[in-house]
Amino acid sequence: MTKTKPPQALSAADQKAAILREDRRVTSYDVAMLAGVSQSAVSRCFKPGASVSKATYARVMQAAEGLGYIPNAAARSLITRRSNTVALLISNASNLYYPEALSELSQQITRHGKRALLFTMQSESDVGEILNDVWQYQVDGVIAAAALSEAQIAECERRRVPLVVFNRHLRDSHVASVFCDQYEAGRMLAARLAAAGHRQFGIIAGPEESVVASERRRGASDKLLELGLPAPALAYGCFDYGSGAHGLRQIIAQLGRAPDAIICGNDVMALGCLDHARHELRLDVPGELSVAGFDAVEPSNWLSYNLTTLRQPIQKMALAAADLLASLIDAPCGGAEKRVFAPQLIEGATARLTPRPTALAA
Amino acid sequence: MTKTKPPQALSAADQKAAILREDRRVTSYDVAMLAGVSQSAVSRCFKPGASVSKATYARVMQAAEGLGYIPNAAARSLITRRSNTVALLISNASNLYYPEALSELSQQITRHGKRALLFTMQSESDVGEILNDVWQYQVDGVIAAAALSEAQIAECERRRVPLVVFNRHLRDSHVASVFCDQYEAGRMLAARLAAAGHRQFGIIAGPEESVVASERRRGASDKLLELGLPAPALAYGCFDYGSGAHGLRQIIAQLGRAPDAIICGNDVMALGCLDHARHELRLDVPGELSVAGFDAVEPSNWLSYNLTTLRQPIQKMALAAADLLASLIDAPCGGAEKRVFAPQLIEGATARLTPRPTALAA
DNA sequence: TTGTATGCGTTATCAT
DNA sequence: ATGATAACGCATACAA
Repeated sequence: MTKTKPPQALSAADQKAAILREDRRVTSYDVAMLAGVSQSAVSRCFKPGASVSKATYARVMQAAEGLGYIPNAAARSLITRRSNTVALLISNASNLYYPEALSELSQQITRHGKRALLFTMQSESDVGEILNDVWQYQVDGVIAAAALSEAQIAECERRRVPLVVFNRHLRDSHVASVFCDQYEAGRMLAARLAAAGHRQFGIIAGPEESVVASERRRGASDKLLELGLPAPALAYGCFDYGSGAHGLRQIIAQLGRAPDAIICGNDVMALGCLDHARHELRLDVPGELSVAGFDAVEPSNWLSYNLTTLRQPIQKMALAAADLLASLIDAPCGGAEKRVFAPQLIEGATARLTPRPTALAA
Repeated sequence: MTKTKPPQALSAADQKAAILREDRRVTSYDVAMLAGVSQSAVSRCFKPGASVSKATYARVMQAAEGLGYIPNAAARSLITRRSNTVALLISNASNLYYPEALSELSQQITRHGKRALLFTMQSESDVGEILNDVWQYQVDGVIAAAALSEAQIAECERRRVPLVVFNRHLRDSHVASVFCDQYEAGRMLAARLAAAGHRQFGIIAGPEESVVASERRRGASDKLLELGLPAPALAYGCFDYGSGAHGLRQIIAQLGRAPDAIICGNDVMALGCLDHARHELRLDVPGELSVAGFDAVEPSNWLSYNLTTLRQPIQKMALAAADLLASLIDAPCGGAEKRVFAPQLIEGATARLTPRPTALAA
């Protein structure tokens, strides 16, 4: 009969027996047994910077390799209180801009040795229900590309889950956040277009419940008001291509004619507006009508468009968000740092950005 | 002195003490204490379909509510061997097509009560390293929008992690998968264009390491060969906009003139090719040159383009993938079901799809 | 450096 | 229907 520990047992046989016979997954105990060390020794081998002798490390690693052992994150997180997981809250991608953000954020989160757990939602108003799902996963932190209410932010704090708000400026609350100043961006675009001599504006704003959309709209409106220009014609869309054409028609109906310039709440609507103007209304853009958007999504740069738009430095923002969250995770005491990025004007060729030569000059 | 359990103690005080005093997170024990039941009773209340009396259920839930208790998924998964998590392997989104797939897949995974853990990679060849990360998270399953090697598939099996391959047809292996037949799609497109009288073709294929890209290319090439048409001029791109222009230039250089039709490995390259042809080479598309792509990404449908392309039913595919994985998770015995979807031709207006009126007809 | 023993928070098994 | 108790797989304090 084989005793429990025959000194010269075939380790290969042991291993095969352990792994093949049972349905069980291999644990650190299995590795320990095979390597002839204690379970804690195995554990230490997988903890960077733990004190293990070279010899045991080698034997443990060999055994682990042989068994295909990988530490169980669930068990580990139970004791370390770290899941190496970050919740990524993001509203659905009809925007064509979120995919880029999503990809960048995922990338950056990975750089910090964590993985993104994806929580997509149809509308930003679904955040509430989503959050309840988030908690049980014991994420180390949350990056929210959505507007949270004060109560929701408070709950994050209460649960001691670090939170970084991405691309949303929650003015009054002191939560960590990374964003472009959309209000300022709206002002900037309006100012630039006004300086070029445009007087009658149209604005195709994004959905009313979107903070980004309303900031952009407010910024533009306020600036135009300050400059003493006529009130802009206003239409609302839902950030999609079709909204651009629809918004343009509404604005023309309101004014009885095409405006001098149209500011769209994002690029996709701007492209829709542009195409409708050019291909269906036969308007000369930018000769008769200037069109501008926000985001500098990839297609805005294509030869057929070359859209005038404001770029957000998404990559830098994603980097900042991940870094900020990581620092918050490491030192939960950290204050509510806000990192503001400046949008960059892409001049493009769909808006006239210099004054027309005047008749006087002739 | 207060005893351990004073019958008429202030439950509110107890609760505050428990939650405020310590840094600890609230556990089912806390809830049990507050509700005056055993911990296992609490556990049962959070398990759908367990046998609990209405009375205790109510008291437990009230206590849980008061404490903000949420079951800890890590602890749960340790014993249930379910993390309610699915790994989503996806190569980076320069493709402009993956974002849609990603969003849909996430959506559908959620429908099954699970969440997507995101593993993005720069290139499909990174799958190997990524997989090692995947295992430790104890995911319930894997959806891979990338090509896996036989060894990698075998490892999934060995670890008993259900796997569904998305949008990749691994011909020889019997792994569960959901895909369009890209080879057939390539043939279909080539056949249709050839029937319209195009003779000299150019192909701007996607990256050589992409299975999808090479299937499309092979399909088109094979069909042209079968039809006895001249060998197509071939260029390779990396699925991005710039590759379209670059590929077109290469092909023209090879042939000494523009081909009759160009088949591009995806829409983004097709749009790049189209724009280059129209705006820089001043070619009439589809008068002098037909251009077609694959995927029917959103911009392909915009007024400026109206691209001839083949649509993949991504939503249906995502639904199928999630369902398939879910069934595999519930019944690991399941065979390697494959679900093939047919691409749908979007006729568009960038390729001539009917024969030219012949001189004879005049 | 190494091994022993304990606990993380839950579910599951078994009595009652 | 309910409560005691034993896992689940790992990390850590402590003793050696």
